[in-house]
Amino acid sequence: MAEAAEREAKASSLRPTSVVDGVYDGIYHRLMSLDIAPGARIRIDVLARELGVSQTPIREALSRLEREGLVRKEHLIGYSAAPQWTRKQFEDLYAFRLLVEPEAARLAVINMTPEALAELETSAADMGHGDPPVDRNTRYSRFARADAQFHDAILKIAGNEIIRSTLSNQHVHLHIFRLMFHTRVTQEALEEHENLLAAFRSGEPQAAYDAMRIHVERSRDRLLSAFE
Amino acid sequence: MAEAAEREAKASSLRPTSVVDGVYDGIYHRLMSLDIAPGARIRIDVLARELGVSQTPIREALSRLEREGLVRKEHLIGYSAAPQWTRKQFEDLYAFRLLVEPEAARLAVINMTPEALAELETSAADMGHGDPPVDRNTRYSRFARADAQFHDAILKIAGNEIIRSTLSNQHVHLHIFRLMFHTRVTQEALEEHENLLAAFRSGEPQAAYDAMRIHVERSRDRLLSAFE
DNA sequence: AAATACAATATCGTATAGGATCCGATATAG
DNA sequence: CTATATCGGATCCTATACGATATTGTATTT
Repeated sequence: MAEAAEREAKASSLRPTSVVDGVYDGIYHRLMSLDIAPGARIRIDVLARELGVSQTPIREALSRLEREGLVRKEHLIGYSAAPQWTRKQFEDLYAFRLLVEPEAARLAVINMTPEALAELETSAADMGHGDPPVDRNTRYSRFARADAQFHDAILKIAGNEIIRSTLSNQHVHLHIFRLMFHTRVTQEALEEHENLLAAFRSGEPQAAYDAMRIHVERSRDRLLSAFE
Repeated sequence: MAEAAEREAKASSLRPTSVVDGVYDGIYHRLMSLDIAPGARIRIDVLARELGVSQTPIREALSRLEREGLVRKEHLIGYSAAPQWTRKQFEDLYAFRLLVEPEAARLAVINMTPEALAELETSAADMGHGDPPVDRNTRYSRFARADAQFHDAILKIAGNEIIRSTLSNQHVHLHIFRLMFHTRVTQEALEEHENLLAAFRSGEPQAAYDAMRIHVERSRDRLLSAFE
């Protein structure tokens, strides 16, 4: 039984990690992988049985996800996965990104250190390692995750934690992934990331600003086809 | 007493509002009014007794508040109110506001309608009605709430819901209120709001942009004294 | 006298049970 | 044949109980 194994692990390794975190990650992964489709209902007891835990941590994890906009809750009806992005939501988010991310890139150049640049290079390099023969789902998923990590690394260097957490809470990469799922993944982003890195190496704030603006704009235009 | 009225309403009108929402508002109000001081521990069972409900809704409300950054949670230790803003957090947030809010004001002018402008005028007028002889706490609280509503109205007109929810989640007015509590409240903001309205009436996007930039900058400079 | 070890208490985290509400199916009336 | 009302099942929401862990106070030892 799952509970036995769970209890066994907890007793042996005595790690102080909470069950809620694990549940959160599990649901997040199911949303990301479209195992839970956009708009689909999420039944608490079903999840509790499948994950082998009680309903309380499920409820708490869903509450966090609701606050992040990934699931919706209707009182006395239940939870459901957030619907697919509308075109307006998409455009609003990209307008927001264009407002914030180029400036963050500019700040990142100003605060750049050799170590930070090196870390950024490795982060970008991780996206190149395709490991192609995996299935399509995990391949896209890995791409989205690496892209998110790259952008987050830039924001971390920029130093403004408010901006960083704000963008992190938007879960851009998850929504993009849900849009991209039935489309073909493009490798153009890799090239644009390379342009970004070049700007960071040059140490010119305005160059980074422009490179990021172009990158976000092109990302927007690429994904816009999903709404036709 | 508020709790009695709460229970009365629940028993008589049997409205389908959830207990969690009421608990959330209650805790929020206690944080706002400094009844729960920054950094103070928040004991679940104490709250459950005081609010007359079980621990489960308390837990869920605290989970939402944690996601909004208003309370912190340490595993196997408990919840506590978020500490007072550090100077860095303050500066980061105002840098973010300066990045976003002037642009939002510009957008608001572009999308402005006569009805929206009228609504904005009344919202601004609400801040003038001092009703002075109330105690200091509720007076500041009302000021902060009206200010938040005014800014939110502008963002609503601007039309970008991502930006709106993002700023709303920062709970700027609550944190400002916690800073202002031991300071004197200034009426300069009213004058700046009037300048903003003038810009909105003029219909010139750039004027609104500049007015909002000046307003946010001055707000920052006024509050900066709290860190000395 | 100070520091460490141990024990007791308090609090958190999780699980389970019961009450209330909503959704869907069936039967009946028009 | 359609529409409405009623009944049953399922699900959510709340409450309570139990086990695990951290904190605190006391006693003992150096």
